[in-house]
Amino acid sequence: MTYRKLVEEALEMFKSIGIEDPKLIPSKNPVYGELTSLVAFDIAREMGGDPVKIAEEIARSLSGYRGRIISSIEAVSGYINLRVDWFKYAEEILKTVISLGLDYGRSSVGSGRKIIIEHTSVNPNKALHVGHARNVCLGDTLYRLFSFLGYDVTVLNYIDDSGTQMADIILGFTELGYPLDPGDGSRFDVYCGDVVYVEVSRRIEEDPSLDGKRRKIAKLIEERDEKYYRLNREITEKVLRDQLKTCWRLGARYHILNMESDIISYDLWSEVFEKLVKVGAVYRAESGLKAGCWLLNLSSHPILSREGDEVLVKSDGSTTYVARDIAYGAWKLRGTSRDFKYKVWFRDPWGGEVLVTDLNGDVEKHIGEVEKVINVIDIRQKRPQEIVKYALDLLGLKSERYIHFGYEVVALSIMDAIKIGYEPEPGQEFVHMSGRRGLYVKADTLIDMLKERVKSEVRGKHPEWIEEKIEEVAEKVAVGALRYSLVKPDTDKMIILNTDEMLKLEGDTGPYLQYSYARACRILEKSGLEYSFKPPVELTEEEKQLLRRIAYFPEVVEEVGRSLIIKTLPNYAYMLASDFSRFYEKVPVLYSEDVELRRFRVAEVLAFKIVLGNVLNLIGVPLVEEM
RNA sequence: GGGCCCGUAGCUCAGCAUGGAUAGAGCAUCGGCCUUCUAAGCCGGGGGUCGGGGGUUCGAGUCCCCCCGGGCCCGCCA
Repeated sequence: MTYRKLVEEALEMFKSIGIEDPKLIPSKNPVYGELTSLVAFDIAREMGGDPVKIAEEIARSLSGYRGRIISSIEAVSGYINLRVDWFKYAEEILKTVISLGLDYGRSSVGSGRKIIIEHTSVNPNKALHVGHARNVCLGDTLYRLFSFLGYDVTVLNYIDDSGTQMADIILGFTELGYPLDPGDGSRFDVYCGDVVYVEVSRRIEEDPSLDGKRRKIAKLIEERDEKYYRLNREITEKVLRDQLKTCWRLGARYHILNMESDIISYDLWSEVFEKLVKVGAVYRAESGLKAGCWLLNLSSHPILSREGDEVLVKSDGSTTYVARDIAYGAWKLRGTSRDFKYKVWFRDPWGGEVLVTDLNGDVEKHIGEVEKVINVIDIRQKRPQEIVKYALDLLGLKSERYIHFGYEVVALSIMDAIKIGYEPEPGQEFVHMSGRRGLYVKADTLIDMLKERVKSEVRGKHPEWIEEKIEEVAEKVAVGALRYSLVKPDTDKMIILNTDEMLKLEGDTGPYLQYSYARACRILEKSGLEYSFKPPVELTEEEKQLLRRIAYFPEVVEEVGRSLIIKTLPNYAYMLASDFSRFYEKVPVLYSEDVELRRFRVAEVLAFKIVLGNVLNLIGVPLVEEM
């Protein structure tokens, strides 16, 4: 790695004069060189004195140091700036990147270690909307990231096939006359969500007697009543197959689909419950509103205690969602003696096996001890997730490994809400999506809209292209645009979906990244790939900036692995692409007069293509060689 | 009432985790650049009390406290 090599050299240099931690940062401005040490300020604080003088003194005592890449040391008002010999540094960077190729930035920090990532987990009664897509894109990016860091990652998708939402649509099919076949060829998940679920929800609101029927159905499903359980499973699988089409379209991969009904069937709960009783974490309420319920004692929790204890087992003996999630969480941390059995349901588009839990399954898969369990669940579930974590701790499991990766929801801009029939309150700026009320924009709908927009752009630009090629490119650009826009914002910030805004393909967008990638591809294609690592005597600022950014990539990857601040990746990708755009405008490659120079610049373009490709792979923005 | 999150340019947001040199982008707006490697691009202009106030520090958009504004969560739902 390259920036890191520079840092290592600098560390060694400082060490030679007895400074162990020189507090190195990449210089904020190229005029200050490549690396800056802030150590003079620290020394001034600890031992007194003037940081300006201390820095000068340090620079002086380092002046005799003969580095390989570092060429000069200069103290400026307390900062110690290190410059490099670009002739050597540039060669080093290009050699490293081009020889490692797809592995540049890859790390072995995770080798031999395991991680579970659970994401998506959409109730199997509807098609995915854009809010779900945010979950999918974040979760899948985590999967790609940790795989790149060398971890053995297992991706789970939790299928809640036994909640009231399923009972809603079953009620529609069995009692309210909705046919199982939509009849108009529409996708089954879309039909269930857009038609059956929305209409049944409305009818239940109008006719409260239906609520009782729904409850009865929910119970029948949970008790594995022959007719209802089978119908439920059939619908679940049908919807799930369609949902996965959307997920795959977004480029997301899964290894295991965990059916909630199977978590119940395997009775993971009873074992967990016994343990909770044994450690005195739960108790049965004998009186009051919650008489007959088993509750988790939260009284010693610093914050959760203020909101009272949590019901785990209802007075009718059934478990709550939190209880089932505790059981499931315990399973993830190997806190249960039982394990699931699976069947191979099918293969994903990349040829990977997708397992689904199955009581009579013939596949055994033991994930083993994991270093982390990352659960991608929207922020509204923060409290229940804290309760689950707390319970896992009480069970004696390594609950610090259980991570709730929370993110804010996607809401509809008022404009978009009005388009689908919503009547806004005065002053209202957004509307929360609601499956029940039909207030949402489906992920596929948005991708299709983007795709149409892209198609018209491509047609205008490449009138000679055949339809298949236009189709292929448009799909990739549309998916790239959506993935980028969902992964780029801070996870703590709500995304207010504005489809008009979203359809713009300029500026800080996925297509911009794909475009700069495509431009690089064209140069390389025409270059005959004749490149060399021998730099010219003088590099342009644009070249230095591009190389500097390229050299920093491995730091970004590891940093995100530590911080889980995913947006750092798209931010980096955008800055890298911007650096390349400026390079592209100012620095002729194929038209450079000197053959050696041309070859060197081809290497620069190749290195850029590799790094941008690698980071786009991490965030799941498809690579496009021509657009 | 309790807990958590957000507030940076007209709009959307980076920068905050790990405090450092003149606060950066995109959109919008105004003005330039295509007979040269893809103009989905590049360059330039205008536009900022970093919500407000205190504090810590040589140094605060970044850390701490208080306040204001907005959002979310507190069910025998999931």
